[in-house]
This record gives sequence, structure tokens and C-alpha cells, in this order.
Amino acid sequence: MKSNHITLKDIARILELSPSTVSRALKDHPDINEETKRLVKTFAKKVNYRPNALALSLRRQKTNTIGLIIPEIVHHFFSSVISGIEDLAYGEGYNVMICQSNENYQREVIDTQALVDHRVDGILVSVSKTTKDFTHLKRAHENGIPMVFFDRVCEDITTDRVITDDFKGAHIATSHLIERGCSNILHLAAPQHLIIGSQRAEGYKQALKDNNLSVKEEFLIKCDTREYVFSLKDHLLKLIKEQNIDGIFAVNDSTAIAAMQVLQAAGYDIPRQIKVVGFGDGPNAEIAYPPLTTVEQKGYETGREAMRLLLHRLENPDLGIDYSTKVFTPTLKLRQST
Amino acid sequence: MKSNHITLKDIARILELSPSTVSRALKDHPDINEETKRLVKTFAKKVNYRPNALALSLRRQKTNTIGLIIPEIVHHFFSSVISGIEDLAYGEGYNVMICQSNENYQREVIDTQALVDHRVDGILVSVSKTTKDFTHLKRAHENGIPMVFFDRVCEDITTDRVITDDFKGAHIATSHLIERGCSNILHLAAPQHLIIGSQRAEGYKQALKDNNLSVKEEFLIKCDTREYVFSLKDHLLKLIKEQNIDGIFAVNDSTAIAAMQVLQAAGYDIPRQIKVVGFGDGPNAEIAYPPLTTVEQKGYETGREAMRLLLHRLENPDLGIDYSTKVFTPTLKLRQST
DNA sequence: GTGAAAGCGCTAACAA
DNA sequence: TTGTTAGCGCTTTCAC
Repeated sequence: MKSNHITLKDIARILELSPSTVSRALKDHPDINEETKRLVKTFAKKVNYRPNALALSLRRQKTNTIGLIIPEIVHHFFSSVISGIEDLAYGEGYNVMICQSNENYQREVIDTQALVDHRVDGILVSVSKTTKDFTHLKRAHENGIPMVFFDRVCEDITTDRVITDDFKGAHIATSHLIERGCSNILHLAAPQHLIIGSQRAEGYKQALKDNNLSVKEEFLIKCDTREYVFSLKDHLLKLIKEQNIDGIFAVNDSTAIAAMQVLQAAGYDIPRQIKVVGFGDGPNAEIAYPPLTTVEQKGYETGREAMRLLLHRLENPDLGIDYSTKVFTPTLKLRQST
Repeated sequence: MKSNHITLKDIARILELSPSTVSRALKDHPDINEETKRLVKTFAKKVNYRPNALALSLRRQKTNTIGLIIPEIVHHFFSSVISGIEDLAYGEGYNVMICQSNENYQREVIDTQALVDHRVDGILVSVSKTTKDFTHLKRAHENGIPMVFFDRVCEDITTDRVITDDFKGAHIATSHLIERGCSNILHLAAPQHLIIGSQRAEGYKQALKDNNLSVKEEFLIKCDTREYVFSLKDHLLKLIKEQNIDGIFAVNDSTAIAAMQVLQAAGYDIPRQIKVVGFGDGPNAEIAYPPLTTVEQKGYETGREAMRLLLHRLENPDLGIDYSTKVFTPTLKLRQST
């Protein structure tokens, strides 16, 4: 029972026809005899013939495959993005080659390489947290591979982009805390070299300024994972107590939820004593106790739009440098943590 | 700036050498002049030459790609499986082509087709909930493509398998509830045509019998998603009240957590009045209120082991029908919901 | 030490 | 209406 894929040539030999006739018969070429067509098609179906996609791609110089480089599939936002991409891609006859960089620069470089090697028709990418050098992506782009960045973009490469208005999202979240009466607001932030990190921090700062609250650098803490929260626990609790913190805006939901758990364990009542807002609105937000008020980020739509832009470019190869940026404006999802 | 991948032939032409010489030079063939080698290699590096993986695969009759068919990436268990698979695959020079069936039979058929078309060297698969006909997989398997089932297996196809001892896991969970004093235990179950569904139900029943508790069919409710819980809310609350339910064993964590939320909203105290156990131990379990006692299922290890079995088979094509089944025995993760 | 030629599976221009 | 040929990018046998 070894690998025995039947080829077009096999069919030709058995049916005593030429490969080209078989090829044409299978794709209903007008000047093939109806009789022959029927013969070929029936036989092909019977032996379950499937054309070799590799050979096709090589021939056509088109793989009908698009590459996706994504930081971590476990995050709900990213897995929603994948669904958005796939749903559109499938409908258009494209396959998606998913690579998980695991937030690891080295892996991202290898992934890019692999996609280029496989001659994908285009690449969708959200860069890893640890990526600071973009030559691997630049090279692929200069090589002529259409590329669309989503969520975590690289500003050095001019191309299509799909982003969330992180500044606005953070501004909304922080303003909401202020409206609810908070005046000493902590921000648990992502690394500032990531645009989403700095934009969310800027939105937070601007909201404070707009409400005549002072911006204190020590209120902006680099801490963007659940684990990070637990490792900074003592520092956070000390700061919260000494500075009378009454609101926290975290750069993502799991950080926000971990913060709530640490605070509750220390005896704080949420939202009475401290109010918390997250960012993302994954399923965790509903499960958290209390359910988390958070900024709703549209993963599925982001993926879909990124794929749409890429398809548009693939179908119009002469678009040139007419790049577009799609911005999703997030909204606040009110729950009981504020 | 159009697609301009440089080929081996291009290099040969520019360097005024034959393609074969360039090919050999690049792979350090012994009888190529050192001088020539240096020349070729330097030039190849300079122009960033990358061999076309498609051409290579076609030539070698091996793609070094394995296909993965997975129900839903959003579930933590499955995304962990992916990581386990990828980590091993990468190390061995394999790429993974991930297809998400979305629990949809039609999609699973198309995915299988696509993987066969791409001539993947092997397939790892966990079947969708809605799949009842397995001909698509059978055909691929009979075509000689090595296949490993994980978690949700198909019993009709004899091949390598990686599974969790679902019976045991359910038995442990239910016994734990009984030990904690529960005597009227509900089971929120997965569809019974899925082996994991029936095995977990059987484990639940057996635990009841082993403890001289009666098995009531109306205590076994088909309900395996968060949404399902909310739609059955009234029925569940009625049943719980009328039958004095004091324990719930749910087939997965999100169902368990949703049940806790419904119960709490109805005024029940967990774990005092009703104790709840889940299955899976994803990150939700820690976030839930109260944190969820659950059966720990090893996603990463499952993926890794499935990939290991597949690699073993790829490297030993003459293994024949010497199939193996790896069973992971789950353990109980104690938290505050029981 | 290097090159010519054939072939992996497929298609399409050109011939018949 | 069907067949022949060449070629997509690569490797490898055989010849020189």
C-alpha cells in the first residue's frame, strides 16, 4: 500500500491517448470529441485522479497559495484573524500556508524564507514582538511578493495595511475610566517598539491630558502577559497602594484579568475600589470575574480585510504603489469591571 | 517591482556555466573545482538565490510537507497540539500545512483533497464533530498517504493514533465529585457518535456504578458548548432544582464555566451547593470564578507524539501494518470549583 | 572537472 | 479531432 498517485500520463497510456488529449478532455476543451471526453472523465473519476498541484503551480508560475505569518495562534484575536482570512481565501480558490512565529524573530525569518521558497503568491504578516530588523520581509517584498501587514505593521515597508486605531481604542478606554471617576490610572503596556504598544500608550496619555490629569511615567508599566503580572505582583501592589491607584488600563485582556485576580487576592474589590479595562474582547472577557470591560477588536474582519486587499492586488498586478491602509475603529464593550 | 525569482538556470547563464555545474557547486559536490564552487556560492548568496521548493518536490517526489486537519484553532487544546506538531516538524525539516475544518464535514473533505493534491508526505487529523462518513480519509489512506489520528479518531481506519484515555479522565472527574459528597451528578456531554463523547459518558456512568449510584439517562445531556448551555438554560435550571443536582461534570472547560455562570446568576453558590468539573485545562480554567477543577489534557504532547509517529513512519516506509496507539492518561487538576 | 540530456506532472503552441 | 514538442526549475546519469 505505497504512495501510488495516478498521473495524467498514466491515464493516457492506459486509454491509449496522448497526455494532451487527456488534459484537454478533463478541462472540457471545445475541440475534443464528446465520446473521448466521456471516456476520459469517467475513467479519471473511477481511478480518483487528482492533478498534482505542484506540477500545476510550476507550470502556471502561480501557486494559488498565500502565506500567513502570525505571532501566536493561541491568542483569540489571531485565531479569529485566521478564520477571516481562510473563509475568503477558500472561496477564491486559494490555500493558506500558516506559519506561527511564536513571537520569535529567528522563527519569523525562517518562516518568511519557507514561504518564499514555496513561491506563495502573496504574504500576510503580523510581526513578532521580538522583531526589530525587517530585512527578511523587505527582501521578500522587493522580490516582488505582494504583502499585507495587519495589526502589527512594519513602518519601513510601504504596502497595504490593516490596523486597529489603537490610539483611539486606548483613548476611549482611558476616558471611560476617568468618566467613572478614576484619577490615578495605571497602564500595563506592551513593548514600546511595537506600534500597537506605543499607540495604545499614547492614547492613554492623551486621554489623561484631555482631562487635565497629569501623566506620570511610573504609571506606565511594561507588562503585557498574565505571567508578567504575577512576576511583578509585589511591585504592582506596592505602587497601587502607595499611589492610590483607582483604575487600570491593560494592553490586552489576559493582562487585565490577571491584574484583577492579583488585586482580588490582595483584598481589593473590583470595580468598587479599582476599575479595570482590557483590550481585545476575546472569550476570556466574558468568563472573567467580574466580566471585563474591554475594547472590542475585530479579528475576523481584520483577517478578511487583509485577505481582500491581497486578493485585489493579485488580481490587479499593475496597481503599483497605490497602497491602501484600512483602519478599524474599535468600540468599548461595557461589562462589570468598571 | 514584479515577481522576479532568480533560478539556477539564470545563474548558470550569467556565470557561463551549465545548470548542472551550478547545482553541484551549490551542494558541495566533490568533483567540482573549489574555485568554481566559491564563485557560484558567492554569486548565489549575492543575488539571494533560493531553490524553488515546488521544483524540488516534483523532482524528489517528496514535498517535506505534512498536512494537518484540525477542527477549530480557537480551542486551546488544538492550538497547543499545533505547537507540539510544529516544534518537532521544524526541527526535522518539515513544513506543516494547516487546514481548519471548522467542525464542518464538507470543509474537511475539501481540506483532505487539497492536502492530497499538494502531495503532502503524511496527514495528521482530528475529525470534525459533523463527520460521519470517512471515505475521504479512507481514500487518502488507501492512496498510500501515511496518516495519524489524534484525539478524535476514526475507528474504521487502522493506523497510528494518539488519544487521551477519555474513559479514565471522566471516571476520575466523576469519582472526585462523589468523593466530595455529590450524589446527583449531571453530565453535559459531547455528541455520542464521537468517541471522545461516548468514552467520557461511559467513564461518568462507570464511576457512578462503581460507587453504587444509579445512572439516570436524563442526567446525561447533550450540551458541549458555551452557547448550548445558554440556550438550554431554563431546562438545566429546572432539572437541577427538581432533581437536587449537586454536581456537574462537563465534557469541556468552556461548557463547565458557562454552566457555573448560569448557576451563579440563578443564585447558586459554587462549590458549596453545586460542584463543577471540566475537561481540558485550558487557560480559561484559571480565569474562571471560582477557578475550575478540571481534567488536564496534554495538547502539546499529543501533537508532538502524533508528529513523532508520523515521522517514524516516513523514515521507515516498510513498517507496514505495524500500527501503534499512544494513550495519554489524564490527571485531575484541583481548583476551587469542587 | 564540466556539460548534455532526460524526466518529475502538467499545459499550450504548433503540426498534422 | 488528436498528437508532438517544449518548457516550468531542478537533479542526476551518462558522456567527454
